[in-house]
Amino acid sequence: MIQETRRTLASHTPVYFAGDRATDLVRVERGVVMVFNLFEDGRRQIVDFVTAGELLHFQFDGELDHYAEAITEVELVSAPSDAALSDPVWAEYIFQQMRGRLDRDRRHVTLLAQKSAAERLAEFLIIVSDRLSTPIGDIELPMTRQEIADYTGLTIETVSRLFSRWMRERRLVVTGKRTYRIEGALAA
Amino acid sequence: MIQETRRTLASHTPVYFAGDRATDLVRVERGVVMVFNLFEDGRRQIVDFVTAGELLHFQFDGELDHYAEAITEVELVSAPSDAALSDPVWAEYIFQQMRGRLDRDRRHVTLLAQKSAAERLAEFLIIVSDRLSTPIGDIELPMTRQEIADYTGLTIETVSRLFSRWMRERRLVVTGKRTYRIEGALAA
DNA sequence: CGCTGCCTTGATGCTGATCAAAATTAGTGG
DNA sequence: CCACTAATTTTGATCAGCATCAAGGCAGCG
Repeated sequence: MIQETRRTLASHTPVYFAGDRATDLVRVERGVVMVFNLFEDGRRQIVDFVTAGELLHFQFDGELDHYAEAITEVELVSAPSDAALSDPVWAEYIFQQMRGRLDRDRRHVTLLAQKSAAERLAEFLIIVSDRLSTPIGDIELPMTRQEIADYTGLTIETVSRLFSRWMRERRLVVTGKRTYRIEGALAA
Repeated sequence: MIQETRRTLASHTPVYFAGDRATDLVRVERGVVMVFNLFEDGRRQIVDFVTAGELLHFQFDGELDHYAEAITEVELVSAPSDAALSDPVWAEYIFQQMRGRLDRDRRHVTLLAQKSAAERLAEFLIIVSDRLSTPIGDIELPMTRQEIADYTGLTIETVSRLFSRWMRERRLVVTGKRTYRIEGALAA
């Protein structure tokens, strides 16, 4: 039997830091956690937004090489890595989660390699729509403009300008506090 | 006992295509294979350069979603995925390989998010140096300028100009047919 | 020796970063 | 509920860096 511990964290609370010992695997039960790296020059690269049912990292021992921080209120479940690895159900789950992360990373690489800022941001919205949003078509954006910028490799000003333009052109419509809907083709 | 099949491919030969059925896992024994995606507009995004001891993909069933092509003469070993997955030694190896790919993808994301072309290309050379090169300090570049461009998200002209500049400034020195050595700081 | 593919170099223009400031939103306490 | 402050977002003006278009050079191979 795996000993799982559960905890709830408020929005914008660190989950762990780079350099922390990786003793436990962490699953997000509710909410969204961002995984990121920090650089000497102060830049922050957001690597992934992790949501319900997904594992935060795949470091089974040694030190963590990245940061994790809640961007909404989150509920987390931790389990000791060594125990999880030897449990067949957990092992299968870990396997599947690693494949999911590989797919998301590939998509992220593709996003970042896009030539224009509009293409990158459009792809970002599609990704978020696929992963974090309601099936009705609304896009939930729990993250700030700065966080979007740090994921897409753009500046906050460029992100803001594109949102403004798309909303002016009615390609993107506000449907709630943090929700939007795509009405037309964005990339243009 | 896992039934492994071995084959040798010439430089610039396709290993598999997107859409192919993923029945086998493929390990590179010798040489370098590039893994990439193609887009409607003709762009090619190179996702990884896979070298000796590494697995090409982690798709255990269904259709492959990317292409693989030898960029040097390569020796490959294939094994049926289902058999490999149930073999404990292979399972452990697959696990470790997935973690390696995750790390490389993260590094690739970091590279692509770099602001300047010089920073991207410098990071690329460091990565290649770490992964494909001799321990003496020489950097082996088995790939073409176009392939470097398609990995770093730059154009071939920009890549060429940076190489020229660095060589003019003696930061980078040619030590062989396809080998270079870094003499100073590149990023500048 | 000439052809083909790859690489280099040059000139120009556009896109998005940067700097700066205004506008809006969120947060706090009375 | 409102006033006040802080944080976030938006908008504007300017400019550098890289993509693009266009030639020319060079190596490999018949």
